[in-house]
Amino acid sequence: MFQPVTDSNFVSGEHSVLKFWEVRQIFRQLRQKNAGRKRWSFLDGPITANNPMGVHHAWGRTYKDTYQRFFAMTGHDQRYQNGFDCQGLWVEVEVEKQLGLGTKTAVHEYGIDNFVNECKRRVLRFAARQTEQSQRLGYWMDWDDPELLRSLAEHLGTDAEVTITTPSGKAATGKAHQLVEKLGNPEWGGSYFTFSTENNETIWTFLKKCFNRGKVYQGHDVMPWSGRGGSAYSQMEIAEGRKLTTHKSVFVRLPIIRESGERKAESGESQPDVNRLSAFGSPLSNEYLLVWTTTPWTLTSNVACAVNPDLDYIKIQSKRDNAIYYFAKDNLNFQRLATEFKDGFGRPEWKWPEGVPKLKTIAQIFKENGGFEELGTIKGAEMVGWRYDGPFDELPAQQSDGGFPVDENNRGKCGAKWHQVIDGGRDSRGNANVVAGEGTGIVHMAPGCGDIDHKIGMSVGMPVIAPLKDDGTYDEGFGEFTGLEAISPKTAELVFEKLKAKGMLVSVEVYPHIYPHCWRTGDELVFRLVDEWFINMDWRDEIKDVTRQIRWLPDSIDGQEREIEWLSNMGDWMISKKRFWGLALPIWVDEKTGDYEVMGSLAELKERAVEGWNDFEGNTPHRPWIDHVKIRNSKTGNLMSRIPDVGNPWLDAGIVPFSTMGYNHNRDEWKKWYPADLVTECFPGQFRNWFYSMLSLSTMMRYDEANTAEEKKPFRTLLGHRLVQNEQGKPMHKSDGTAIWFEEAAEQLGVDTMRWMYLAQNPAQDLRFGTRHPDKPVTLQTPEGPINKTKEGVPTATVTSGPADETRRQILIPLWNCYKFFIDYAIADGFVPSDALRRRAAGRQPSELSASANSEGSHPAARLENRPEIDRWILSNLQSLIEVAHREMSNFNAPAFCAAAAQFIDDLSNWYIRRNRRRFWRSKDASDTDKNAAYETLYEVLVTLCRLLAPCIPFLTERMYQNLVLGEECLMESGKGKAESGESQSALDPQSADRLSALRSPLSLPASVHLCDFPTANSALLDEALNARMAAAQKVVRLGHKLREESNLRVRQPLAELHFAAASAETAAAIETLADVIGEELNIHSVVRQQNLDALVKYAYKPNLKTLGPKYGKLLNALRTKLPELGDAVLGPLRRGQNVTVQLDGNPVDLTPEDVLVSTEQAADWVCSDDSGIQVAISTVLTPELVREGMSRDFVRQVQQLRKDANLNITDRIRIQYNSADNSIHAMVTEWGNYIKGETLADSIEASPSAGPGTKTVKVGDVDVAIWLVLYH
RNA sequence: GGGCGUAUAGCUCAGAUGGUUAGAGCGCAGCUCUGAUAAAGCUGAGGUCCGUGGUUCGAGUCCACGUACGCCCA
Repeated sequence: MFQPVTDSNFVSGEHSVLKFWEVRQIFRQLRQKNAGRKRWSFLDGPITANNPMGVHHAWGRTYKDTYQRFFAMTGHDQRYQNGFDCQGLWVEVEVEKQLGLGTKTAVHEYGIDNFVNECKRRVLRFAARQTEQSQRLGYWMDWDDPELLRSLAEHLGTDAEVTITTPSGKAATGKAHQLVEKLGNPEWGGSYFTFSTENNETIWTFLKKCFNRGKVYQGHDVMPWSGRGGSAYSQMEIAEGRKLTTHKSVFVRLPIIRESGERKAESGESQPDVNRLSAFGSPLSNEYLLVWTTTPWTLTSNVACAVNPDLDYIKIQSKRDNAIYYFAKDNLNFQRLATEFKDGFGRPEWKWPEGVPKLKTIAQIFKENGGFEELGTIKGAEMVGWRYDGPFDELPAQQSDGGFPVDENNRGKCGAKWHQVIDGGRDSRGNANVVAGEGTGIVHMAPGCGDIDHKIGMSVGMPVIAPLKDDGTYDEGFGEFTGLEAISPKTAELVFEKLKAKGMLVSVEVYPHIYPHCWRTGDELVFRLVDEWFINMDWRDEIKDVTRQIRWLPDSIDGQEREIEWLSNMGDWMISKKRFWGLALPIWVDEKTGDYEVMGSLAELKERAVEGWNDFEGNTPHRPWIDHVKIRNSKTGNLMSRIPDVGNPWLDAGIVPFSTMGYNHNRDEWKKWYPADLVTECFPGQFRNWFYSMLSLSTMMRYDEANTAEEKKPFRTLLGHRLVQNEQGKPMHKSDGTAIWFEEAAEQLGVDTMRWMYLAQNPAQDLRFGTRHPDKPVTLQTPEGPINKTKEGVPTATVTSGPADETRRQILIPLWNCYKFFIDYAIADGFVPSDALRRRAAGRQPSELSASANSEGSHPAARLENRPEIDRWILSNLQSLIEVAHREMSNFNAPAFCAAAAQFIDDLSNWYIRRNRRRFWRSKDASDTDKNAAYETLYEVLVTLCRLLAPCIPFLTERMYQNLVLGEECLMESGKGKAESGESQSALDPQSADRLSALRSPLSLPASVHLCDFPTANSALLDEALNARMAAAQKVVRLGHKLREESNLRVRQPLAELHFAAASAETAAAIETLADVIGEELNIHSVVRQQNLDALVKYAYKPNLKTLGPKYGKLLNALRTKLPELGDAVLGPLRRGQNVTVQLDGNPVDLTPEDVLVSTEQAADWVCSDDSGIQVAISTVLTPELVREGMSRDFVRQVQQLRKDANLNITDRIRIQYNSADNSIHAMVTEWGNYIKGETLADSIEASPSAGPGTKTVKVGDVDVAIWLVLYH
């Protein structure tokens, strides 16, 4: 019945299984099997379809697949919908690289429509790629055909009519973009794509609800900006574009305004100069703030100066014009950029630029200008509030009421009037924003030109002056600067010229530093104030209530608390981005009045459209097509246009609990699946990304239709997991070649191995996965053939992984060997499981082992009561494992199940099978009930184990199941090497498959382990007492092994006696029933229960501090030293359960048996040990008889090794010859010859004077013997 | 600066409620077992439980202060 088993060949075995699943459509059958049953709703977080998968993606996907498989095997209907994240800057960045577009202008020239189509193409291609990788992981989802996705990508942007077959088997025809926008809809099936019209439109629904509640508004933010690129930049892009450059930096002096009389009271040193007035007529003193900047163009927009209140500021007087300057004391003689001058800027290529002189100290600058005198120091705090005259107060922008551009909130303020010294405050890490060192310790603040400036400005209510248009040039209102480019050197020169004319210029120098550049154009970035759209998040408490309804796993990371904390501290949500590819924000603005409206659906837009609808219709609601549509302002009659911004991609992902389940178009269906039972993702970061966006969107979507927070939650349970790192615990990076591509790991380590690693890992800790060796290229054998580079052209490299090796060594290989052991002997013995056993093991009929098996009449041994205790033990243990599996898996605690399963596999391999090997070896005899019991037990255990482990390691369990349950009828090669010889196709031929499945239909055995039901525990087989008995016996054996080790007695040397005693009679009795097992295991002839081991051991007593401490307090120290000295004579009664009273330092101390801890020490001729109430002693006396017996065991062992070395079959017969000078060998052979022959399948054993071929000299006992085998041919 | 967390063997980590000799896995050394096993079992070496002070008969554990590291926060 069974097919022979060879080596495990895990990786090629996985390939065969994939092929088998595909041809036999096992997943489709699974979905049919569960269709209409109770639902389990999993919601997949969309993976960014912008790159191929690495091993870090596979962790979460393993959870997703494993829990879906578990709930499938426990009979749940599921959606199986994967998601792809499609829109956003990341895709744009890659597409720009790909197309060689550097600037926003270039994108416009290329055509936004072409550009957007290219973004869609990229997404489709990587969705196809990730689909294939996920399938290799064994991830069962309702996948789209990858080739179909690629074909749609090809046809995008053409008018060709394309016909596709959807995952659900429907045919659909249309232009490519019209098909693409519908991907993932409920009728078609397949992965959802966040660029779908359904997804985008459902976000419109959300934004409309926000708008209805008055939460949508326009605000400002200062962003890194590229003038030529015409776009804002993300932090990640800035990191990529840092370069060493030089700027002309400038020291500027800003006159301090002293209202008359103010200063006199203090010192009178500096009288206001009545001839010098500020722009607003305030008298200027001869005192100055000394400020410094590397971006002179921002001086036009100066509003304030910031100091550090804790810092000391020096006051010096220049000898040339008697002007008094303030700046940080530490800066006077500070060696600016001294280390950089010597060592460069932190990278080898960033040396100090040639031709740039070393920087001067401030003291030096003043000395060169006629010298100076120190007048004293003051604290920065004293300077806060000082007013000063700005460098460009004559500009209209500086004098504009409400700032520039005007902000209604700042009416009554303008830059020129506002100038004052402020406290620079501290940043998020607690560091002061203003420090001594570089610069002057007085920082020029231009809230329209700098990120930090803007934040500080906002916090103190500064007016904002934003000088730059989106092309990076000065706006109107900046006098001669208007039209100039901010980063142009000419601008800096003009600034210097003007400052000089005003007497504000102190010094100009060339200053090298690392500065952000546009990685596309290479231009310097500027910081620019941009209009952005926000959602006012003042309804955060509603979201917090929803957050509290959710179970956050793992417990140890306090996810709920983290999320609540984020919700408490987050600011308003900026949802706009000035780009091309993404959600079209449905905000229409009346330019003339500033009125704006949000459209809640395309239908609403169509109804309101007065222009451009025809141009849009038939396209997806993306730029540029949607931008044609205009509506009319019902108040003014003006045309309203859509804002050009696209949306934040977290909106795309956050809406999926609604968009993917039919909220807008099939509310009844949506109600069936909402809320999801589980979401699981890598958690660092997601608390403020996906988790946040889902919670927020859900709360808002449900605000007008659900009463309780409970009804608003988008998911019931969240399972987070940490990061995948390399073996040293360092992050892996794509850029330095340390990131492991999925296929590299899959084809080198094996997918079952990886899955076990992920599942067994504590999700609260980083997984140290393995190490990629970029310098060691490797050819991978994939299901599609050998490759030496990825589809993206990256050479494939060797991956090593200690954890993977360990997993294989401890889990997969022992499991495989248990299976191979069974198959080898079953074939040799001709064991064939009965139909009833096969059905029962496969879960196709109730597991009534004791009764129904009897009625089958095949083997009386099948009756449980006829099986030996050890069989009942492994079956009982199996039931415990099944219970653990149900409990932990339904609790999303895979690590706990994996740990229990690993323990079970160890028990099976190293206890059950090892203990029972002989039962399988006995000569062939159909009536041997004990042997059949062994086969049937092991068979049932193995098949059940396959079903239990199928969700975790779906490949290996499938191979085992196919052979164990279907055997020669199975439709898959089973490691016989067919895969290697390329003959596996024939077995998978659908026709022969159907024929075979017809053949076995009477048994109706599931065609795949994944079509089986998950095992349920049979309480009739569960015997906790037996489990405890065996555990006690194992403990005795462990103690015995330890004693043998300690007294240097190898196990092969038989010993005469083992005595044991146990504190509890129950335990002692339990051990007694397993005495034969213990004796065999330890190779000890007689295992004897004793009431106590008093004759063999000495007892040592220690106080039990836990019970005595509360009673005797300070007396405890005396008790600790004195009590052990009292000895067994005094304390002996305690062992027999009696109380004892002793005198200690004149105090009576009452001792109960609980008050002392007793341990044993050994006596002569015996060695003793004890563990948790069990005492064991073994006799160390070796009689000549025992020695000879031991020698016979050695002899057998050596012959078996020779058989193995000669590659003999386990049934081959031999003759043994040996030669030894020692007579004890002959005596042993005379006594034990028959035993030796029986064990080694030898027909004879004889002494011979001359050695034959293959002679080996070995130790038998203490004696050297030459042994060789005579083989039959 | 605030909040949270962590600190235990060479490495990764466990160590409710305070209790005797602080554990596991990996790695290392030695031994043993083996005709399913690529294994496995046992033993051993290896510890300033981050530091200081306190509470207590007794502190890795509780308290205070400090140090280092991590995460989060306009």
